[in-house]
Amino acid sequence: MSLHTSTLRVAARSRSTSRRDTLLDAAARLFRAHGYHGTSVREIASAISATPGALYSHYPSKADLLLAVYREGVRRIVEAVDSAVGRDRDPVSLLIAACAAHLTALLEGGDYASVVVRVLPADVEGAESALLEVRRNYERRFKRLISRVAAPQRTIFRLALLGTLNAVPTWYDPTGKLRPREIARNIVLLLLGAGKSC
Amino acid sequence: MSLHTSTLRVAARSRSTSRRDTLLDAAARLFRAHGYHGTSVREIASAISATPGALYSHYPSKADLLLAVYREGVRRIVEAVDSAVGRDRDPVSLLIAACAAHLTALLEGGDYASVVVRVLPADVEGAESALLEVRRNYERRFKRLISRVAAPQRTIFRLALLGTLNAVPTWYDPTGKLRPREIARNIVLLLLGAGKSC
DNA sequence: CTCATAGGTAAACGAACGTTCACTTAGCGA
DNA sequence: TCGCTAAGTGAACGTTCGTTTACCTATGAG
Repeated sequence: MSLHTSTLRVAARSRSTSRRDTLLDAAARLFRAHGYHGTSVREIASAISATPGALYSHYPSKADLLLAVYREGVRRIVEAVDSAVGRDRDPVSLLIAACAAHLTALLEGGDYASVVVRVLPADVEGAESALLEVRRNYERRFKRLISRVAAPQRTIFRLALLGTLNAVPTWYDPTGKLRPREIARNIVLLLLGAGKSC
Repeated sequence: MSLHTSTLRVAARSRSTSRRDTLLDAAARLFRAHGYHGTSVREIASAISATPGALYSHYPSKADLLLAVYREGVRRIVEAVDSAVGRDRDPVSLLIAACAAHLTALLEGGDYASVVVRVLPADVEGAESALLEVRRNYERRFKRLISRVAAPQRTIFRLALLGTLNAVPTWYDPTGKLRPREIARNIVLLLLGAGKSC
C-alpha cells in the first residue's frame, strides 16, 4: 500500500496511520457508495477535512486515486483467498475455501474489496487497461484452482462462478440466515452439479 | 413506446419513426456505451443533430430519459421471454427457453436491453425507486417459472441464475463457438445439477 | 540556527454539467 | 386565412467538475 513514494525512505512512517491512508480509506468508502463518476474530488477531500488540492499532493489525478483503491482492494481479496487455501486438501475443498474467502471479502471485507466489483474499468477514462490488468491477474488464481476439479466446460464454469459470486452483493441480506461461507459453498456445489446433496 | 403525449391523438403519427424514437435510440446507444453519468445530454443531442434544449421537449429531465430507455429495455426482454415460453412443455424446458430468450435479448437485442444490466438504479439520482420497481416486476416472471422446477433452494437458485445470465455480457465472445441459446442451456443445467449430461 | 522539503491551504482556472428561457418554425384544424 | 401547438433553436443560466497555481507552515537533518 505504501511503497508509492517512489524511491527511498521505505521504512519511515510507522506511528499511526498516515494521512495518505486516511485519504485512501475515504476514497474507497465514497467510490463504493456512489461509484466513480458519482464521487467528486471535493467530496473525498471534505470527508477528511482537507481541500481538493491536498489530494493532488498524493495522487496525480482522480483516476490514479481510484486505481490505488482498486489495487488495494484486489490485494486484500488475494490475501484472504491465499490464506484460506491450504496446500494438502482435495481440489473441491480448496475451491470452496477460495470462493468462501472471495465472497467473505466482498461482503464483509470493507470498502476496498467492494470497489473492485462496483466500479467498471470502462468508467475510468485514463486507467481502463490498468484496471483490467489488475483484475486479470487475480482471475488467474481461479483458473488454476478450477483446472484441478472435475468441472464440465471449465471456461464457462469459471466465468459463471465469478459472475455469480460477484453478483451476490446485489442481493445479500446480512440479517438473513445464510452466511457468506454457506452461500459460497452452495454456489460451488450447485455449479458442480452436486446440488442434490444440500 | 409512444403513448407518452398524455391525452388524445392516439393513432396519429404512423409514417416513419418519430423524432422521439430517434432520440430514444441514441440515448440507449450512449447510455449503454458510457453509462449514465458518463453520458451527457449534449452528447445525446448532438448524436441526433439537435441542441440540448430539444431533449427537454420530450422528457422533463435526463433521469426521465433514462427511465424511458430502461422501461423499453425491460419491455423488449419481457416480449422476447414471453414469446419463447409456450404453454404445454415441461417446466425445465420452459425455464431453459426463458433463459435463452433473456440471454439472447441481452447479447443480441440491441442497446435498450443492455442498458438494463449496464446502468445501476442507484446511479440515477431521481429515479432509483422507479427503476427498481420496473426490474422487480420482471424478476417475478422468473420466480413463477422456477417455482415449477425441482430446484434446490429456490431463492438462491433464482438469484444465482439471473446473476449468472446478466454477467454473461461481460465475457461473451460473439466470434466464439458458443451461441447464446447454448450458453443459457448450459447455465440452467449446471445450476440444476445436471451438468454431467452435457 | 538554518533551511530545504513534504504536506497543505486558499483561490482560482477553463471546461463541462443539467437545465431554462425567449423565440422561431412547420403543420394542421376550423 | 387564422391561430394553436408541438418541436426545436441558440444562447445563456448558475453550478460543479478536475486540476493548477502561488503561497504558507511545521519539522527534522546538518
